[in-house]
Amino acid sequence: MPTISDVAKLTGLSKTTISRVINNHQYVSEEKRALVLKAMQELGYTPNPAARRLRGQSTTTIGVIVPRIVNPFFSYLVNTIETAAYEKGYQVIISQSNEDAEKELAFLQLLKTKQVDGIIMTAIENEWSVIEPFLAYGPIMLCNEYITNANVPIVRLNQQKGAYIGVKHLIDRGHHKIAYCTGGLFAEDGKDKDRNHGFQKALKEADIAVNTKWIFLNQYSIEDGKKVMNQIMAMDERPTAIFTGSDEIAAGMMIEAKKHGLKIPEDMAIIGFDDQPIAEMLEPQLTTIRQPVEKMGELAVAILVDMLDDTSLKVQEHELPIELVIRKTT
Amino acid sequence: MPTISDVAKLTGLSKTTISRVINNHQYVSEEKRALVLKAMQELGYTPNPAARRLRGQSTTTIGVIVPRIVNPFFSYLVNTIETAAYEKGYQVIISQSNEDAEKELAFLQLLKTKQVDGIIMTAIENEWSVIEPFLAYGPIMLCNEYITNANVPIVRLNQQKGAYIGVKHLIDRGHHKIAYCTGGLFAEDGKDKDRNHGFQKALKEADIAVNTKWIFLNQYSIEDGKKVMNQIMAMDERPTAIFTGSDEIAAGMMIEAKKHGLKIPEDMAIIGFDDQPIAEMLEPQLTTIRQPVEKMGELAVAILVDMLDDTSLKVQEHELPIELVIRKTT
DNA sequence: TTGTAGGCGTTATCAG
DNA sequence: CTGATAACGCCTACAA
Repeated sequence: MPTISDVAKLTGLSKTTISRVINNHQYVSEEKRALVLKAMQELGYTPNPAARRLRGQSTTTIGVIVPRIVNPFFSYLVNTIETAAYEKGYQVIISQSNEDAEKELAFLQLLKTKQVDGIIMTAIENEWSVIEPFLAYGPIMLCNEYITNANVPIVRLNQQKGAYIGVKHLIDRGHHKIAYCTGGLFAEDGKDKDRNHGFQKALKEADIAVNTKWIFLNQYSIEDGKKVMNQIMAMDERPTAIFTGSDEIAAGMMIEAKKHGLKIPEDMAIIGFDDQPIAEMLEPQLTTIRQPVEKMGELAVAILVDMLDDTSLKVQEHELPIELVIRKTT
Repeated sequence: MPTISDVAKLTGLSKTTISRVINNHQYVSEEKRALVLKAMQELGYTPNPAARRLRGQSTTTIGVIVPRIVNPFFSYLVNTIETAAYEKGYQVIISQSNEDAEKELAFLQLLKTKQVDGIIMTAIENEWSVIEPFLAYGPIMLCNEYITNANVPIVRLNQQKGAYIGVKHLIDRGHHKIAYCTGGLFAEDGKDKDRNHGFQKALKEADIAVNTKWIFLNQYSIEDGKKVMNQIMAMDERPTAIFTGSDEIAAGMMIEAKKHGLKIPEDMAIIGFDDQPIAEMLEPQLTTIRQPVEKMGELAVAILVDMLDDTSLKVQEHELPIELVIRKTT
């Protein structure tokens, strides 16, 4: 690897001048600048980021933590983040937390050790009090995740509204017996609290009581969806509609419902969440809640980069619109 | 950030001793080791990776380049790579090439500048002669990608066999008019050459001539699949079966075929590639080629880490089995 | 078993 | 406009 010294030697100039050219400083004559550029080209010189970091420069790297990259919602989110970051000259380091608090913590070390300039968290596994101290080492922002009173930028979707419009739609279609799948524990302060509130609000407005038998906790995958549908089939009194936490769960339920000979939406209405590509591929096509993933990712990067450029920037919070996409399962 | 000097100061020892403790060197008395460990804990000390890199140490980071992370095949691959790497104490830096040679090149710089110890390429955009020089800076390996005479480890799937068994299956079902979608240009030495050969071999064995009107180039996405189906519908003479390059293309075709009132597989048999989760969700469920993505990712990481540990290791090449999953579209 | 000194590649400071 | 020098945090000969 050629170093700055090699370029200096080749051009007969000092390291300082080379550095000035690299960093586009003023006070370098055009003539020498050209000379340096040519020499760099010739040697195939690339600045050593490790040295720059050590010297206290920015790393032009941002870290992104996601729960599971195979979840299409997050792979699309990562996609936009990565692309937006690249356009701004940043690299992206990705880590999957796999819902593991320790792994999340290990990732935050990157900030402390200046491997990344800032971090975008799309999920949170640790208590906020554990994460907060890392703010001393660089900006952290929340994207798609949401903590009350955390003094960090947040870009998020209105999950409460998402659940509300979904459930309201089912009610408008005449359903009273509505099941509900959640990725959390249906607890008052859990990560699923916003959607829970939306769900409850819609029911309450229609004077429908919550039937706890029809609340399914900790549901995520296609497999989970299949299991839920089998549980429902075994019930004496079945719901006529179900609000799921994701298109994947909905897909699993639909596959299983067909095996049982159920007609959708006549025998069972189903509504997904995310509007992933599969929503259009299912038969019948899935009614679902669309989340503006692209916008969210782009906005997150824009905000983080702004904070990196100007550390005095005040904390912003954005809430992006969310909408119902009506197809054929409701 | 506390540094090694702070620890030295606090313990009253030298930096050298601290370093020895960090790196588990011999010749440190148990007593002092304990003292140092305690001090590190107290200060919340973490070694600065930038400094270590500069000093020429390993970065315990590996780079992975994928074409598009939103492609489930690659997000699953990245998932296993990331998980396997984490277990071995490595971080992963991910980049999407987006089929852009320049972006790929930018990523390879990470190796040159010692930001990553090694690189796993799951796709190649540049000529190999462009990539080869980077081998001087660290190991590069191919995973799912394949170059003849490149003296690097390769973990790959037998794409030729994959296409062969798929097309053969269609022929066995009585089809003679078989269309073919490829992600490449159907050229003799293109990236799609293996599958092309498999396709051609199967046809030849059955004495069927290739109809170039039914060869569709540069196909990738659901949208592409829709377009292809529309092109087929506009033809005077239509194929009765189609071998697609991915489950996504197959999905797009199926969606569109239904709009045209086509029955699958009676009017048109379709076979996918990858066995992604959607294959089971489609209606009817998709016959497809399964690729052992998990094994491939794990193996790639194992090999790369081995090479990192022992630079004299000889180059390995692995070919993983590939199989036909028969469902309802053929 | 422990410590001293020097250097990895870069950039900021200060001096011409 | 240009250059010499110190410093970032760490590791490793070499010395003790």
